[in-house]
Amino acid sequence: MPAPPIIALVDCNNFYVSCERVFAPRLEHRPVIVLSNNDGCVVARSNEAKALGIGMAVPEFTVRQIIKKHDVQVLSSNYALYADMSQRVMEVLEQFCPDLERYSIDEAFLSLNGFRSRHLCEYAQSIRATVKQWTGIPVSIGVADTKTLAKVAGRIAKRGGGVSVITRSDEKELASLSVSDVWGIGPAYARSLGQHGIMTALQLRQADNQFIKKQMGIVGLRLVMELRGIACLELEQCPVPKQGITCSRAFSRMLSSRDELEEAVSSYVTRAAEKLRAEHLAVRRLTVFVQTNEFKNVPQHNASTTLRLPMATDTTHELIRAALACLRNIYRKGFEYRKAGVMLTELVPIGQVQADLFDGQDTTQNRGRARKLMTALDSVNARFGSGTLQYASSGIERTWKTQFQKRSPAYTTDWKQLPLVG
DNA sequence: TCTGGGGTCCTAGGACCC
DNA sequence: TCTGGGGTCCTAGGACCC
Repeated sequence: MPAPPIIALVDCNNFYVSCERVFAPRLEHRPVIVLSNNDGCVVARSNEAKALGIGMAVPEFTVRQIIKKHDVQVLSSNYALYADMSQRVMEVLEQFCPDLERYSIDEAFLSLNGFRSRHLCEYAQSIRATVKQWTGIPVSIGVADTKTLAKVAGRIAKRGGGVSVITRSDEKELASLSVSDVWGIGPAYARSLGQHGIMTALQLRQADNQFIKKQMGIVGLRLVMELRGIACLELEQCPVPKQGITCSRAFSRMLSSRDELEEAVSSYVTRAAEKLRAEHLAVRRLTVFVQTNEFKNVPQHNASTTLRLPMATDTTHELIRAALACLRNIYRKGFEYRKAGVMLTELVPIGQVQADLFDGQDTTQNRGRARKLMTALDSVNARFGSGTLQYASSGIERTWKTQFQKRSPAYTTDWKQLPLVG
């Protein structure tokens, strides 16, 4: 019988906070949090901040007392820095194990097939030490037979030691883990399982298949099988093609005029189209949505509309034209809008775009010109900073733009902001 | 009077993830 | 005063067809 596959989950500890600490050692041993766009919600917490009871994803203003009382260090998020640090961590991991799935910005699954079990713990420890030494980022590593069990092991590793290896016969660890801490169990499932007396990961593993299928569908059944050590989720080494691209933001203040919403939507489409071209894709379907403030007792108008384009495109001005048409459809005067967004779906590789049968010679020439313009636009913005060249419809003043009051410098991605020594 | 059933495609909504 | 953003997958139900 072949040995079961062995999966390691490498998870960066408190990733955004750890990135900030690499460049600002004064943040060590102190409570630190990182905030989302517009400094709205807490998206990362140091262990010290967690110990103070600051929850994940809570609005900043709800923990302001704690911040003040304990001198919590507060930072705006700096995604350019985190993406760059993530890349560095992944490159170190690839040196240890080329069979790797980049699962998220701060996590990777590694296939450790072929390692004998008694060496797994040492090997994981050496990965951990090397990542810390070469990048400054602390990681935890969980090792097990399946992805879901490796996630469980990762949870255990974070309790201390940094590495945890569990086997399918281990019951103690599963019994010590709340069902809501299992990968794939969110608040809704945790509640319904709890009502049936299933409180721990071990109880979930022992639950009846039919019951699970009924409560949580096929996804839930797969999850339980994985907890039993039966692999249902493969390591995805080749990045799967993107299904959609979204760009949406809450404004820094409420907007009611159509002109301002048009600026915002234009600039979101511009960003989405840049992502599209970076992936060498074109889009057939575009959705625009607007939202009022759901947290306030004010008149609400949440609406979205979708347009199917006559032909797949990656050209910014074509997409802006389509998006503004959508916006005119859903905009209603007299509401205070808090957020808007653009979603691109039905993506196709740009090389496979079917030429429209009814396209004449003129249109073909226009497409060639548009392609050259987009290439020039992207290279100028890459060279001189994003937003150097932009469409007038995106506005000039843009007082609604997302705010980052406490952002750290782009230490690693901008020469002008390199940290100085001495 | 009698009021099918199965397949496919699409969409909206729910649940989850980081 | 102040509440993120970007994804995935599955399912139920309606429309439509034969």
